[in-house]
Amino acid sequence: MGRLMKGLKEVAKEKKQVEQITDMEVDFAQWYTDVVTKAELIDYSGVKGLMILRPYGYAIWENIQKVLDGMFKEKGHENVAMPLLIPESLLQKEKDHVEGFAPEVAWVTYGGSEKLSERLCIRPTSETLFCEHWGHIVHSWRDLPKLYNQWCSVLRWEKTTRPFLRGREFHWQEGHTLHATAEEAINETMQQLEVYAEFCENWLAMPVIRGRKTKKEQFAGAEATYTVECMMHDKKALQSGTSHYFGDGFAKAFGITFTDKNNQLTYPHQTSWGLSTRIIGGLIMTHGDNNGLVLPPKIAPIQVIVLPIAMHKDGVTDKAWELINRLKAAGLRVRGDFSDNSPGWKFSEYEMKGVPLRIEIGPKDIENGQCVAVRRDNGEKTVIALEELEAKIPELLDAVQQGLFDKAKRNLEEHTYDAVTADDIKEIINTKGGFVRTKWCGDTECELKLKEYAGVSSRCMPLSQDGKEGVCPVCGRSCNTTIIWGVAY
RNA sequence: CGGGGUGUGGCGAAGUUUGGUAUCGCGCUUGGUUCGGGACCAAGAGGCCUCGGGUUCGAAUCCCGACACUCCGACCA
Repeated sequence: MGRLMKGLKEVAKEKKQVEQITDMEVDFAQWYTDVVTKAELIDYSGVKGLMILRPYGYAIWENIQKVLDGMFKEKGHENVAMPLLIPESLLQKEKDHVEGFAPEVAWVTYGGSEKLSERLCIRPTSETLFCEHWGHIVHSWRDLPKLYNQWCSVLRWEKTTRPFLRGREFHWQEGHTLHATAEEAINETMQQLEVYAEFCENWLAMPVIRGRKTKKEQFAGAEATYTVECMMHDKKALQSGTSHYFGDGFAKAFGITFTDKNNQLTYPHQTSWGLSTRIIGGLIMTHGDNNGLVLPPKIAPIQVIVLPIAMHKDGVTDKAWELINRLKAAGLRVRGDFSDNSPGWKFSEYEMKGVPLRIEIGPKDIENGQCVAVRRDNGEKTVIALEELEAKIPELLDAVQQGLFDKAKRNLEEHTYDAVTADDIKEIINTKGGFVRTKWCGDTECELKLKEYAGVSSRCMPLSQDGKEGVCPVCGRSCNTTIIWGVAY
């Protein structure tokens, strides 16, 4: 029996190196769950939808935080920490907002053994808290703008949960800004959308479509919501970051006023923008393969893993350490694995974890003054002369980063289709999947009908519009707005 | 919220139909041999069978209930 199993394993190994992970072609959802757990990103906790972010998963988030935080501060934003709890009366001040969130908030009703006189909601988002605070501190045009951000977790009582993609608790950053004029607030909204787009494309190697959400899809209480949409490996859409323009709606609801330069009492204009750990789910589903996670070098907690081969042989361990130290000195995130697991085990382990580059160093290499580098994204092996280490490794990492972006970009472009009629849309979604680009009359009615008919939701109206005349696939009226439809996470 | 599946050492499972000493593989510990794609030998450790009630001389197994995970759908910024 044991021998038979082993025989089967040998066969399986030929085309697949890590057997613990379900092939994505077989069951994409199971593949995703396998990767998330086998790569040691998360563990489940005792409460549905609340995840334990393990060190390796959290390290990815820390790298994301570090880069984004720097980008925010570059644009003049400051970090703050708002309270965890929101009094019910405060949450209810903005009508659309409370209607949007009320169904999914969790409430604190007791303090110790005493029932609270007013129940407190655990923040699902912090607009109301920022508004109340600004009502206290903003009086003059000189107090503006306020450019705030906070890193925290929020709670939304979702019915269906999936690691990273939809949790009841999730970690994110929420930026909140307050401006003297609508123009300034709109600029801020667009600027932060661009920050997200650049971050996704340049750091996470995830190509995006920048666009505006329809009224149906926009944030509760917003005047306009902008999004960066990405396409996953299974051709479904993931909203990867959003930026909202609020106008002065919240300011009016919360009574925030300031005296402008003309001594007029005025309502300020507001924005908010957020990106969450959901993006890690996006990272997995954009770059991952049947051997596990694949991380873009720029965000990978470990960029290079050095594996000594035949460690017991003289000089191997020392040489491996030498490589590690040299690469560290060159500013790379590098680690070695000197455990007594077999080399094959280690290869699989770091492939599951998505480490972009592996270096093998064994007796034969030492003899020849070289090492072997293996790319995670395409398995390509390169022999590198040891004296060229500091020059070649960063080049390879750049190549992996670029390779991942190009591959994802190709996936996005090859699976975005143009269509005219609702039947076309349905046909494309059912047979090929992906994004379908059409014109749209702007009517929510048509959007709802299409959802009903073809099972798609509007992803966004891309910022880059061709302005050409066309017809709405539902009502047939002529119109010129381009919109993208898809199935979303 | 509807429908399906699952819950047994850390992980994956068998055992449940037909109640009777809790099994197997992986992992873990120790020692030794290995080392270029998940090595091998030997000796060990580890379990409130998800939880709560019931039936029974006796329950992982039968009955009732709860909870959790997971998939599909609905819902969802």
